[in-house]
Amino acid sequence: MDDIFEKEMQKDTVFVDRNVLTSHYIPDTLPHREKEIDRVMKTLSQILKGKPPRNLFIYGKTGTGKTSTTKHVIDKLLQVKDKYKVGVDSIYINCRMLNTKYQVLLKCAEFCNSRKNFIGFPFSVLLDAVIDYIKAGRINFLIVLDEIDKVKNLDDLIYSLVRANEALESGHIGVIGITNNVTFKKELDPRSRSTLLEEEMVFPPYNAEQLQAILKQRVKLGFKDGSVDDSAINLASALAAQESGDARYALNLILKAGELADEDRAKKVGESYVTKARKVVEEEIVYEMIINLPEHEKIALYAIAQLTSEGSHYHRLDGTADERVLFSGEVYEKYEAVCRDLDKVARSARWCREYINELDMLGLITISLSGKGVRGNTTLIRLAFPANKVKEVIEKRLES
DNA sequence: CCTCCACAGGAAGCGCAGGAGT
DNA sequence: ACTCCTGCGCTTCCTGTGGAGG
Repeated sequence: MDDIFEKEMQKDTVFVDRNVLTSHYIPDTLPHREKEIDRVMKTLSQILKGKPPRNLFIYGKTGTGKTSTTKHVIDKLLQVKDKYKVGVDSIYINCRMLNTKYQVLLKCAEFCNSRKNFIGFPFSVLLDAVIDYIKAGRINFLIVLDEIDKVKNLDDLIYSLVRANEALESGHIGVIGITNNVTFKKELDPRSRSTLLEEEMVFPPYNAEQLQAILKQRVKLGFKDGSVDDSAINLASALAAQESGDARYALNLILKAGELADEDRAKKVGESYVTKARKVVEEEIVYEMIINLPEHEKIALYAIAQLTSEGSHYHRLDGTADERVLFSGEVYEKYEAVCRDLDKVARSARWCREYINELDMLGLITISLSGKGVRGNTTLIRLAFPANKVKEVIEKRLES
């Protein structure tokens, strides 16, 4: 039944399984992470020898394989645990979503006691639930905390887990912390630092050749045979290598390139699609950024876009270019007007200036001080992206 | 030269939500 | 579960800067 649809869908696509190209997918082998896998493996294999797991802290930029490597090794560990007759359980928590000690422990407690709903229970009850579970099964419980720097009162959480560990006669808790935040270590309490950083690893960024290997592997799995040119892979790797060696970015490029090729009903993904994909990906990042802007910054940006696209009264700087440069005064007037239209109370002019600075920091506009020439002392404001597109993106979000 | 305008950006203070302390 | 405290977003006020115009 599905089959005919399946066939139809397969006709006009270069993909076999686009899922392979997303960051959720973890391949059987991770190219160029052999050393890292080895070290994580060594650390965790203590468990198989009947020793308590050492806590592990992993640092590395985005897209350097921290999460994949960790998950990969833990999968392998879970596969062999029965052979060695040891109890191992593991829970993966992304702390961007669950960013308090309570939420983290709640997740652990629910994992340990799958049918019970612990919401609303005091912290200590959750801790006991986890401890009981570990005790009963003599389990080595590995807690993977991804983006661990996002947890609000992490010191408390670590402290509680240490105490729990001490209270256990059988079984242990091991924490694997993952982050891409360099400064994070310094913010930790010295005690929890020495606990968490028992074992420390840094994942280096991938270089262009390594990215090529990664892409080749995934392309083989995710695309139809021969539908992706080597030159496309090379370009995507090179671009991602420039972009701080981010494998996720490289995969995203090749995925988008494939989608663009599908749109054209092209049979082959060549370099040109990667170039286009790069544009699309960059734009998406920008529009994502705009969507996530605080409301009044969005309104300010909208006002700027509006003024820019009106273009009726723009200012020529030294008569050369006809770039539309705005003064902060008129931006504030427009901002107030937009606020009125939306039935919102406008913030003060002082704060609007802060917004404008913020938008500049984000690269959505460029500002420069007039210095001498134009009016006394003012900020000259220029939109960094096409006004119509910016307006369109904000309009979609603002009305709702 | 002096004053006014248009604005930049620092300082102080205010109300509020949410975390800490008990 | 209670208050207490603190940080944050914001306003208000203020001082400083440089061109325009009398």
